[in-house]
Amino acid sequence: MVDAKLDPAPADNAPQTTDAFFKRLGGQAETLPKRLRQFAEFIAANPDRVAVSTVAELADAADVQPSAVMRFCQEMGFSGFSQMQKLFRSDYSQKWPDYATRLAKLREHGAESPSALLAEFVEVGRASLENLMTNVDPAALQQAVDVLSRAETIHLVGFRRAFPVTSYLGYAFEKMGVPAILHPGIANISMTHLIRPNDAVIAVTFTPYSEMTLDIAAKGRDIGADIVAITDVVTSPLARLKAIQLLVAELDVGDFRALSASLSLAITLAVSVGARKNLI
Amino acid sequence: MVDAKLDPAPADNAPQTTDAFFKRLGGQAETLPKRLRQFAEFIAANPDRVAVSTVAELADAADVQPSAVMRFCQEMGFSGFSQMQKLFRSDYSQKWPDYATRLAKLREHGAESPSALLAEFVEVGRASLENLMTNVDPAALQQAVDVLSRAETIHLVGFRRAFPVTSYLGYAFEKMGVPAILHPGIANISMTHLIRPNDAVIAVTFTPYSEMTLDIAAKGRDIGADIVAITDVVTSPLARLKAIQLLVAELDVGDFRALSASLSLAITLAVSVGARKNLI
DNA sequence: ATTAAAATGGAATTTTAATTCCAAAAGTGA
DNA sequence: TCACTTTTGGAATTAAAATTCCATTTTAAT
Repeated sequence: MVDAKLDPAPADNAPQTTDAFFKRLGGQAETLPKRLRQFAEFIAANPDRVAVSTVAELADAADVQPSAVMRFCQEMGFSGFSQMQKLFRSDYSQKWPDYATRLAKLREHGAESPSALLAEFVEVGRASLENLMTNVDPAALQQAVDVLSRAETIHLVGFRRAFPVTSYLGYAFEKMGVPAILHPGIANISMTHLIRPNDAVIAVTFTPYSEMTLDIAAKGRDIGADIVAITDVVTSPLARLKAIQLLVAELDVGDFRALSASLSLAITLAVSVGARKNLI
Repeated sequence: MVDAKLDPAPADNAPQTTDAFFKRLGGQAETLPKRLRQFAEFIAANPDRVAVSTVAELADAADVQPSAVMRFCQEMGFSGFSQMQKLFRSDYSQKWPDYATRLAKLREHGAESPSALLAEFVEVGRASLENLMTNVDPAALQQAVDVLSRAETIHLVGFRRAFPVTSYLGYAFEKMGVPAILHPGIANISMTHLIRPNDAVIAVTFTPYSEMTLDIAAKGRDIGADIVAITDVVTSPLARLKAIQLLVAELDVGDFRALSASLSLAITLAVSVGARKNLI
């Protein structure tokens, strides 16, 4: 016996991408019997349901028997529904590919050209921006702008990888004449004594969270200042502070991230505050 | 006693929306035991996976036991994983509208709202990144990496709106152990005397060009150091210095620009240099 | 109208996944 | 250090879903 494959579908003529699937569906739909055609039309109209439904649910929604769904899947070249669903599920997660491992692999395979790396970073940046749009809560953003507009002075806190964000905020506020202090965080001196009750603090930190940022934010909260947090996940320690949270899911490349989304969010905040104060 | 219910929580206090779920998660994450916290962080970072994965898959991905996943779900108020997944699946279909639709939705929150502005910056950022990909000269990029890899010390020069770029480069180089000096540009003190013939200078400036950046770059050239320029157009004064030019056409929103492209280019440079020196 | 082939619905079976349970390990406070 | 509680990992159990099977109906051809 040359080939001792057991289960996993030997001569597989199943579509490998959803694109291929729909192409095949288009060509074959005409020739399918009634119920199968009926289900095909349902799938064409509701492709998003396949990944998150059971056979029974789909059958029900398309007003067809579960066995018809089975036959349909086989007709399309799959071993069964499970295999087809796997395709739709993987296609979904491909929306945000695993860049971390992809880049790790890239690195292993030796010196890739800088242009290739640039392409990766550009792609990551675009994905981050797209993600930002879907995930930012407009209400929280509005609230953040309200709070910052009311503040006497805005304190900008964020170090290391977050420092580009705070320094850009510092530049923007200074340019518009909004009173703001960029906490430098050098020599481990935290200038918390400058924070007053009517001030606001913009704290920016990502995993691994900077102790000093958390510390200054906490002190600010104690003093009575409002806290606006730009961070990565809800489990961030900043959540404790009853801060207004603006979440940015940005991808890491090793220890580096394309800050595109964070900076876009930050500059939006700054310009909105400036506009509110009629400074621009 | 009217109701002697023990554990299995029929009076359902499960979150009804993913928003509520994440809010609860944020509040509760602190108090969870280790493994449950570990899984909480995984979920916070990969919320999209819940809808399309099995308990075993998630457990595996989060490096946790399936039973821990179960306990987590119950801790969050669900009867079990299935109930929690149902919530995520109902959210799933709403994520499908495409980019254009979401952009429109973000905008319709009112022309002057922060969300609308964010939509602008996101779009501008994406356009800038696209532009970057097509306009960067791969040869120049390669040459820049060569030069920087050979340099004894890399000087980072860029102020005001360019400072986020140089400060991020400073962070990245420091992290990788590449000798680099971030010129602070405060109090108009330029530290040109630190530049030595075998060094390289990364000069970042956009219109209107910063005098100090041009000045330091020129001095560096006189001393004999290599100059890598990140700037916006070929007519930039940095061209005179026979610098290796990396052009970034970044778009503005009002007086501010989404630095997405510049930062992506910068981090690419940094990582490429690190890789060349086998530091990552 | 008759018969063979194709298609269908629904129940029976198999497979896979969710959930519970419990013994072992890790903490905690006296 | 020792009893006591909490947490953990993994096997055992239960529930649910996928898949197959087959009797019945429909369709098409003569």
